[in-house]
Amino acid sequence: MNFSSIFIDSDSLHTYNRIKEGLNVKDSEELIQDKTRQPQQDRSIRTKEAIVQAASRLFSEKGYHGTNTKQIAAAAGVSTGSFYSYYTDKRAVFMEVLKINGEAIHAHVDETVAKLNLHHADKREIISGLIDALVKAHAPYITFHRELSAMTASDEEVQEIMEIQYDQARRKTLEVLKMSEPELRVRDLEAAAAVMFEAVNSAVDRMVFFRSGIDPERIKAELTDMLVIYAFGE
Amino acid sequence: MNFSSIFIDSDSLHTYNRIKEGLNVKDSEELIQDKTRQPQQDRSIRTKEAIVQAASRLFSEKGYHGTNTKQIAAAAGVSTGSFYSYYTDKRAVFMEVLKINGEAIHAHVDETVAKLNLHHADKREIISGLIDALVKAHAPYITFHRELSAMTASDEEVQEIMEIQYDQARRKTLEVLKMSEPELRVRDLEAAAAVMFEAVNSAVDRMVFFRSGIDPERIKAELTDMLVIYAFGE
Amino acid sequence: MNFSSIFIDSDSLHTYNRIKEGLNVKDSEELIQDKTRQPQQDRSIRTKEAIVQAASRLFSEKGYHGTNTKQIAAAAGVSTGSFYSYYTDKRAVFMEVLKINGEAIHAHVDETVAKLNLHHADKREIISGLIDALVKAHAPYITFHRELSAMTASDEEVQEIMEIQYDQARRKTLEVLKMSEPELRVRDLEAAAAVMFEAVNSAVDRMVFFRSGIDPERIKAELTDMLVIYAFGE
Amino acid sequence: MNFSSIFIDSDSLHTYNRIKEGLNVKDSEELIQDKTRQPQQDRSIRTKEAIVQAASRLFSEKGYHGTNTKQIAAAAGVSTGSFYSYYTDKRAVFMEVLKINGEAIHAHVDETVAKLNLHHADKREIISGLIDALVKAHAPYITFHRELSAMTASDEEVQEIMEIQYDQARRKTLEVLKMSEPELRVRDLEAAAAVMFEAVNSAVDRMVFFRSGIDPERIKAELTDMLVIYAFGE
DNA sequence: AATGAATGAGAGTTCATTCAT
DNA sequence: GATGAATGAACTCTCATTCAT
Repeated sequence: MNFSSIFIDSDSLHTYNRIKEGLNVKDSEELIQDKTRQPQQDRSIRTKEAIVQAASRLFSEKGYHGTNTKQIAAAAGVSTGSFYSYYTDKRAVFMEVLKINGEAIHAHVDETVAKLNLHHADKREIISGLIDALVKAHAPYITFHRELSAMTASDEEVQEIMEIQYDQARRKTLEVLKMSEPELRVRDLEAAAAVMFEAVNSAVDRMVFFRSGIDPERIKAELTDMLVIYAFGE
Repeated sequence: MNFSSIFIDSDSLHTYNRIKEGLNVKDSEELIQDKTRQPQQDRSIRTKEAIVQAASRLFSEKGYHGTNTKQIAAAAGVSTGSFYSYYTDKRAVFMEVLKINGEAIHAHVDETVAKLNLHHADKREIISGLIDALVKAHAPYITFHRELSAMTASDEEVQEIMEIQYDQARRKTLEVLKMSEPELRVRDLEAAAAVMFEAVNSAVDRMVFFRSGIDPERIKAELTDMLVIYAFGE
Repeated sequence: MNFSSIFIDSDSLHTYNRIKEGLNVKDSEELIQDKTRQPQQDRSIRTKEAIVQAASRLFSEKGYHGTNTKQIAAAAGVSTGSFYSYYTDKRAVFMEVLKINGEAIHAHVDETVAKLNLHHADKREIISGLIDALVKAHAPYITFHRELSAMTASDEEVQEIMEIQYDQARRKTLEVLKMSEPELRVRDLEAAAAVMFEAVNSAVDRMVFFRSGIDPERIKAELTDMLVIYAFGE
Repeated sequence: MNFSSIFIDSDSLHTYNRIKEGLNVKDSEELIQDKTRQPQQDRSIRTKEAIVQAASRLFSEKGYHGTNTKQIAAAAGVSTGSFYSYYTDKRAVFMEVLKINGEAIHAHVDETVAKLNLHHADKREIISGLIDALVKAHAPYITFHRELSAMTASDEEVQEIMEIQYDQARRKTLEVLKMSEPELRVRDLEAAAAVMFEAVNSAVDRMVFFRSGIDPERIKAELTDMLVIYAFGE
């Protein structure tokens, strides 16, 4: 398990775009109005992708406030003008990156859950797998999370997106736990899922950034212990 | 246990100032370039306190980037010019607030630990007490944390302060755990302390902001369960 | 008499184009640098007309500065690129609209004058007819005039066009007045024509926009009175 | 009578400021909030005046859209930043200039009316005086009017200010006319005032800019004739 | 010929910081 | 020492115009 791929990879982006296409998500008003460009040509789509990727990377590296639109445009290899034909403003890309990261997380977790199901994994394996999935999934999200939480405080729409994504994550955790329900020892499953999710999430932050000064593997081992013992009484 | 007192209260401030005085902590660089005023008179000290308090409140409410120096000065009841005779720049107040918050946390935790020691508390009580102490201590810090983490990404000095404070917190947690060492069931005490600290910290965030949609008390109950079961095998 | 038809109607446009064709008015510079397309085919002509009409409407509605080329192109059903193969720039369409409006005015006034001549109208009828003609003619021009006058200040060529059109209008007024010359009581016919033209023009502005808060018909009645009494001594 | 002094002179400004002071017009919210600077020091007041004057001149010369904030600031001898501490935006100075011009007009007209009253002037003198007053008063307003009318179309608040000022002007005209009421020959006094006001206003425009190609004095003579004959039957 | 994506200069605006009074 | 006016670099965003396809 490596902690690389901090930001949006091309794969997740393409998936995301395919989904939008399929759903025909062309904000109806944009068809009439003079707002942001709705990519139709191939070139256009590639440009839009270049912008989100550049934005994602820069936001992760230097934070929302430390990044300006000129830099994003330059990093994407386009002009400022182009930036603004694809996104109404800086906040808009930020939110797009947010959403794409969210999608990526869910894809990763779902994948892991599916595999665990197939292999009739034992409890420790399940927890370990979940941690791995969250590590992998949340790596970008967490880096990003730094700015995110800052913005959550001030921006309502960002706050909303975050609530939704958090809820989904908690539900996913709950799902995984229920896979071995008969053996679960917790009293309040819902609260337990929340607590466990947070524990993993924050520990992962330490692991990814090697901030604690302690070897990530040691952290992971104790984290797994904690969750297994708690959830299944060993 | 209530989750009020989000920002620096006058008490912590006075303590902080007394400590600095005692230690003669005059930031070494200030000894050389006498740019910012070194408060000697009472009025001067009160002014400086007014500024940090105003800053602390505003940063918590609107974030670092959402607050400007004019607002801080106004909230503190001084002129912009005065602001700059007490602090070299905006970043400087931010860091002062940071440090004061840190001190406050340690004071709280130390107090709690002392009490627990005295009462020969049982394990569950110890954990519960620790959580309470951290909730109380971290409440302001966490609110603040939002902006903090954002800045941690870009500002090295901020990052350093945070590392130090995190380390202290982890050490304190370790200390508490060691109070009941013979009964501890964990394999890697250091890593365990880190994991537990993070678990509490992040769960507290949810409790304080009531973000999970779940009653804080339920969160706290499960969190306590998790830690007690993990640390002492029930 | 209604005050509708605020902008260029297809009729005036066709007339205008027929005139240009007949006179072989190919703006001399276009003969040298063949930048903008000289519409030869029917489709091309229709496209160009669509553009001026769209421009005329948008300029009237939102002003010159409030309208952008993308909007004009979209409203005309062409691409931005196409816009620029018909007009060198935004200013060029503006001036074309200006000229077309001018032509329309003259056509209207000429028509009225012709009718009056035929019917050997009495003085009051003449003045009243003139006002009607000017109302009808100037209605579109006046709306437009708002932006126009703004540009007159800064753009020399626009200023020139305006002078010319103003002169023509004054001459027309003079002509009408001379129809009943023997009975005219004014001392300085030229200056009188100018004053009367302005009086009508500005009153019409109030009438069309119902700005004075007074019923347009009352305005018109007094205006007619004023002019008749002045010109013919009752 | 000369047609100079196209824009705000220091006198009208000082008057305007004295009035505001007297009325204690300090938008209450600005006392609390962090909005535009409310000049307290002498220097501050002078700066604010410099800005309006510069703005007034530039708007007259190059129109609203042809003038940018940097130019205004430079012309006022201040930095862009200063501009924005006195006015929330470009539109705000525009509106202030508007209002100041309005005040100036009323002051001028009132003065003239007062004088006429005193001298028991004859009818022709009254009309002539009124024209002179309006010429003097409206000179700045009219120049300005070019941009104004353009903005009236799109900006509601500007429109409102204009309506009000127009109303006041019409009322003033009515007042003057009523000074010789017994001899007035018009049927609909209100409408007459409107028509006459417009006639003067627009003729003045021609005079000031010498646009008609006719000597201003000739225009004025005929205008006076027209109004006297109309209002008093000679 | 037509499209619409791309460009980039330039406009408006903010705010940390300095400085005259 | 204190005030608050002044500064100007930096930033976000717009739009007339060009150009690749």
